Amino acid sequence: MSRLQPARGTTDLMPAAMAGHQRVIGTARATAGLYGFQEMATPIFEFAEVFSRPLGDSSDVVTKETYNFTDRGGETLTLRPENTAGVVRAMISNGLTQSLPLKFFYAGPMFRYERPQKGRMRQFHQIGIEYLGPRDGLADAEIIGCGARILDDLGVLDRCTLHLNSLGDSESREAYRAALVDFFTAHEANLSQDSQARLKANPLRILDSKDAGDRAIIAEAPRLDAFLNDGSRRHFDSVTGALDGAGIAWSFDPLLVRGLDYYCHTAFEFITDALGAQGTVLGGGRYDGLSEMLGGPPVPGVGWAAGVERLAMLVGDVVPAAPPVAVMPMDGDAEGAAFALAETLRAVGIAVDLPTGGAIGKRLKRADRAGVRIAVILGSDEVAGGSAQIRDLGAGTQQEVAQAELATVLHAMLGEGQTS
RNA sequence: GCGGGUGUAGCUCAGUUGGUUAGAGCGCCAGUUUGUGGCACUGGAGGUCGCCGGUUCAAAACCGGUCACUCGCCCCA
Repeated sequence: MSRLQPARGTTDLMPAAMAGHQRVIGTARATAGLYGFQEMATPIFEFAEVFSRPLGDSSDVVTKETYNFTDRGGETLTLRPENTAGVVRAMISNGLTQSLPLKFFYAGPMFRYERPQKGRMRQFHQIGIEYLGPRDGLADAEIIGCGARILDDLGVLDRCTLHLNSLGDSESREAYRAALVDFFTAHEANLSQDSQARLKANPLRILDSKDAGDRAIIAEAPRLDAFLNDGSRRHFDSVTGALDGAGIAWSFDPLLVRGLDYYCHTAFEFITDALGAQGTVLGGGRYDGLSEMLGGPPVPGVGWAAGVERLAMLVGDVVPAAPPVAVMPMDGDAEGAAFALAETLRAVGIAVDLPTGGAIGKRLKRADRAGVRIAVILGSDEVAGGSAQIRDLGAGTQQEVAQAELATVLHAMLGEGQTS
């Protein structure tokens, strides 16, 4: 194997993989548009504080997973590990807090320094939406509905389960956190090492520990829903009520917590068991305090992000589109005429490949395998007579057609809307 | 950061208790077919056996290290 490899945790998106990504992104873009989300993009790197302030010290994403670097001007920059903070920063930077509500869709690469695994890369891609401004639970339900519809459009919803929880407002959360610390401190000696560390850094995270011993203790731990105050409970009820009313299936998961500090109220994940350990395919929640953490005015928001690689794996192989027509000169003498003819066809919207050189048989074979449906063959006889041979590679039939009629005949053979 | 598995041709993989020139299928190239693909047949090209070191008369095989991939932990999309 060559030493010329991509850096660890990165990969080339060759056409077959790219086709899968494009299917995911294209579907998401179209469906998000159906909900009124407009596409935007933020820079791939930001000042480090954009991520370090809101994500919180307890988050592994910031403490050990970010790519940080100093540029020639001495600025400390971070490759974005996620995009919500960047979108909210963009809202503030562009003075859009006067123009609420805002609905954004994005797609692009994210970067986390982690040990690569199935469905986990150091450079990976996310699609996501952010709904900025609304405080009510209907907005939460709407973005969840949008996520569900995208999964459905991709044909993977039936392999996913929607897990839903409420983290409550800061008051509820603090009360719960205190109770949880009390409880787990009493059991500290029996917790796994990882969870003992989490007890100090981020006690909520103990709840989704996979350690068997931890799980036994967790089963006895106080539940978050018992600590929700009236406002938090009302908010959660409005979300679940809206989901039920729209027929969106969900299951209550009191152990679902999010790794990032800025989440409050609604937390949700679409989880599949078809991808091994990385089962979360789309996840998000409400982040009402984020704007203030970044130094902006208080602006509530909800959003989610989904992993393009993970979704593409669920979707399965996607065959990259090949041009349906290949114009082939018999030999070098016909190349000029073939190029001119190909250009004529492209001008009327027919996608055309122009394989030259080598034996005609070889080119026909390649074209057939690549999915080309029709070969237009030009030899010296055809060039002299102003005609072309049209060969249907599926049927094996061939006919001679005047070049002037070629576009019309090809359109008819390919059918409407299938010319590209 | 921690643990397990795997690295042999472009791809998928064989390779016996360590033994002489490392194989197969697919793919690729050429021919049978000098203006035409799929099928068949014939021939051909293609390998630092991931890398470095060690053991041995002898290493693709055994040992150590290293790199990469992979699965899990952690974390998360």
